[in-house]
Amino acid sequence: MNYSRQREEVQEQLGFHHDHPSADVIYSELREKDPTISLATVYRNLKLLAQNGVIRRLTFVSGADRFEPNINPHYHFVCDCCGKVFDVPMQAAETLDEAASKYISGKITGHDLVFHGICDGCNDSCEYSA
Amino acid sequence: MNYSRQREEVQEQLGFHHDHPSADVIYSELREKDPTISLATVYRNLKLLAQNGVIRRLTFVSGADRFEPNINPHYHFVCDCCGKVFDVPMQAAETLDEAASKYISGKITGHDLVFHGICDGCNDSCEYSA
DNA sequence: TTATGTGCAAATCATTTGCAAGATC
DNA sequence: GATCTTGCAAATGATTTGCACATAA
Repeated sequence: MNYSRQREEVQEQLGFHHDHPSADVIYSELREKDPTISLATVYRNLKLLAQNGVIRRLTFVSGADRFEPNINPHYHFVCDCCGKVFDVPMQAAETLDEAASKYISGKITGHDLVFHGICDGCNDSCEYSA
Repeated sequence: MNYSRQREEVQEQLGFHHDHPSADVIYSELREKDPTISLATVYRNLKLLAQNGVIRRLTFVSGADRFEPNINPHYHFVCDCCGKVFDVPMQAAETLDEAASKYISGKITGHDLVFHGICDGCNDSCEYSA
């Protein structure tokens, strides 16, 4: 990863945020300082920075949204290699909501817990993906 | 919500799955049984069923992916009304990965924990959204 | 017979990619 | 100078919407 002014700007601009902005927000803000930066560059650099572990992309799985018929509260395991999603039939940790409520000034209605890792099918034959 | 054959088909088809399919997968499968069903109908019904709590849509927040500069493991609170994302500075529950490993035949590298609810800004003035 | 749902095509978002020109090493 | 990065525009992918017709209540 060579140096680039634009990449530095993207990283710096994201650093100003505590509110988890989208690529488009970063782009609009940067346009004011650097009127020639392009949206593609912002996307490219956010992706690159996330792949290098410098920033974090928040998403459930990449690509299309997934659906499930089971509406009972339960947890999930996502394979970071193939993207498969598995149910985790462990008992819900009821105490988590209460523990979190001390840090949140709002009403908590529940939580989602998603484990990440590499599934058996993918084994070790898998580089780290976004 | 009136009855519709297509909606019933969508719900039934999703019910066959244990693997959290995307809208497009459901559509392709249904096309074989019902060659005239449209993708828009599948999307409309998945959305409607999820809004009515009959099925579940798995997503972090709807719309564009979000990014954050803080790569230290930490949890999040998502307001289901306005979509805002807040950091939750509570201590990570290390024991969760171990507890989950009993149910997963794969390698767990970590987890994401996302609390849902209504933030102070939105208060109660907010209907349930997708 | 009114409200609701469907199929199709077009529209809208989110994100990526090809390519020629510019920056970095 | 070889390689990496950019900007632009076009391409792709995911999802929604307008509209005329069909179906349910």
